[in-house]
Amino acid sequence: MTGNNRTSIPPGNRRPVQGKGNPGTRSLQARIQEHYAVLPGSERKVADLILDFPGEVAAYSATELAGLAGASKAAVTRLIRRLDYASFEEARRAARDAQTWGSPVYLLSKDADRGAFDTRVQKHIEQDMRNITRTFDGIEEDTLEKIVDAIIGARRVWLFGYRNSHYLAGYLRWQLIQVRGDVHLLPAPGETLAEYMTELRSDDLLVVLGFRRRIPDVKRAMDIAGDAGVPVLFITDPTARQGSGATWTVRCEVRGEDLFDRYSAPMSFLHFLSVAVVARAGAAGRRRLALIEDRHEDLDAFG
Amino acid sequence: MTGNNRTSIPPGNRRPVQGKGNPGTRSLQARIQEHYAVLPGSERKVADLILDFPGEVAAYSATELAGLAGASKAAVTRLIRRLDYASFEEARRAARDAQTWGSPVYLLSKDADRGAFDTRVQKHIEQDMRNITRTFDGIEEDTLEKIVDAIIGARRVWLFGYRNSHYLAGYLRWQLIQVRGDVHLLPAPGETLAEYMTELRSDDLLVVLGFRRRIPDVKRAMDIAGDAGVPVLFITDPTARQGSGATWTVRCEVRGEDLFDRYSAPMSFLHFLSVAVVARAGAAGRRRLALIEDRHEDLDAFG
DNA sequence: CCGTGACTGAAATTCAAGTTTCAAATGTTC
DNA sequence: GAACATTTGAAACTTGAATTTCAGTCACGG
Repeated sequence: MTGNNRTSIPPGNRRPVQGKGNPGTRSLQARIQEHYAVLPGSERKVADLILDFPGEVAAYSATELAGLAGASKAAVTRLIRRLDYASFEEARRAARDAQTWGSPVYLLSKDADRGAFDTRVQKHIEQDMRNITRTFDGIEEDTLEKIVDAIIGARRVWLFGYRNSHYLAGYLRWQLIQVRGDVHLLPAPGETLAEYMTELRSDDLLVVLGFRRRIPDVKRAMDIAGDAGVPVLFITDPTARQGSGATWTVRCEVRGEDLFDRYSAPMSFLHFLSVAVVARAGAAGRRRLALIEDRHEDLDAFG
Repeated sequence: MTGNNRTSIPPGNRRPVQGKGNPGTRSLQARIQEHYAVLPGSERKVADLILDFPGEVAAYSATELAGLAGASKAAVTRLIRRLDYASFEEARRAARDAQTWGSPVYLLSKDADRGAFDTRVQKHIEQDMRNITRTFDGIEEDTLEKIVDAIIGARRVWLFGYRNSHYLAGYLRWQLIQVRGDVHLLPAPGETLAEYMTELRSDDLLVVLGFRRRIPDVKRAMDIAGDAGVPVLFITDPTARQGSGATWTVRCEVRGEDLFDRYSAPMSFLHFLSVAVVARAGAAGRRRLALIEDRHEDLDAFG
């Protein structure tokens, strides 16, 4: 951050940005541009900084801005007063609210558009993006590597889930069986669980997809597996209390503003995990993929 | 800093998800997720707020966060301490600096492996974001409304898909049956398709999930349905040629740089569609939801 | 050159945000 | 139900950021 006069607006040539007339509704940037031509040096340094990074002002204190601009705290305060803010805090808040689309002006205009399809789509996409990003924020590389090792090295992999989680478990199974065998989806249609529970061994791996709302069988199965010394990967959402005794717990964000939880983030994570498993499977995995391809041809599966 | 001993974390009961060991490098979100399960109510409210708006924390004061979360300033401070920050200011600054990839702490904490993993994650997230955005670029409001109407108005809805598509079809069915009955997933385990093909009527709806690689039965089923005058919604990927005679075709982006296709975007679309169906279902849908809840209680489904 | 006004930042001061304390309420265990 | 632990937020307290003051410097006009 140079703090020097990087913004080369010629003072005499500049036309002031047209104000809306009510200072309370004009943005910080607009106000700076309106006064820019008459700003003394020190204040101009601060103004330049703000103009260079308009989206970030609210996250900095006046003291920090002063330092970054190579000016004094007093200069910051003076600039703020010149721009018709009562205090730095008022300016910071206004900048933040404008940035987060929470400003009163924005909300007024948004109300009119609220029913618009595009807004709905945008809001929806943002929620998915947020959930995906937040999910991966919580993924640690070491843990993922261990999970991948466990998937590759397990004698058998049991995928387990109910309701929505069942379809996610099924999807994950379908990825894993591309590169390894002995991957089973539970519960199987028309069957009861106990038979499988007797089979679990400590060289197996139980992968539990357990997004809310969870039925009690989920915890029971994990407890039984834990008692049998079976490693358990619990893929869940942040509302799950602890890891229910699981060896590893991965929390995927599913929350949104709708009645239903949203599963783009879990799907995203499962894909990421699957790709890591494929990579780890190496030559053995590639052989299996080739063999599957052969069998597809034998069975004329794709016409 | 004597701390508040009464809010100390119970030592034996907590199982950390993953310990990186160096608190300074873990994000605010990661820290919250690590402690989430044991957060008492008030702190959890604050944590939820932060998790909901991770990019914006730095622009808010602790007092503002407390108000927004419906908690006290003390709860904010306690949460911050629990997360191993010396002060709110430290947390705020860390959150802010984490937003900018050039922050010194972030750069210092990066080693070669960590950088590669983060790059992998970032690349992965970008691909999902791109696919989701592109998918919705292709969704027309009119078409979606017609699809929603068809789902609500059909005598029966048949969800149909193989391989990965089968699990997506299963997921969609699970959303739809929350607000309407007579929703069926095909193929059913251990059955053949022809029996169902004889049943299709023009007041039914066939929803075909047909992502690549498609087996010939997909096209055959759609042809048969078309011949029977059954409306067909074909949810597929851009490689599908035309709509195979379907009434409506929705193309979701699944392509990425990995061996496997990625399904966050289809999942995102299915969620969006499900939410629209719920909204359209109105009072009848709500009655069904309430009835399902009653039956859950009768069956003690959630313990 | 002198007088005046503007600019400037360090230092003094103010103030409110953040932290800690405390006692009441709530939760847990026996 | 009793004993103990935990949670909670209002109030008291602390702290440091923001504001104001002050004196030195600079610029400009007569």
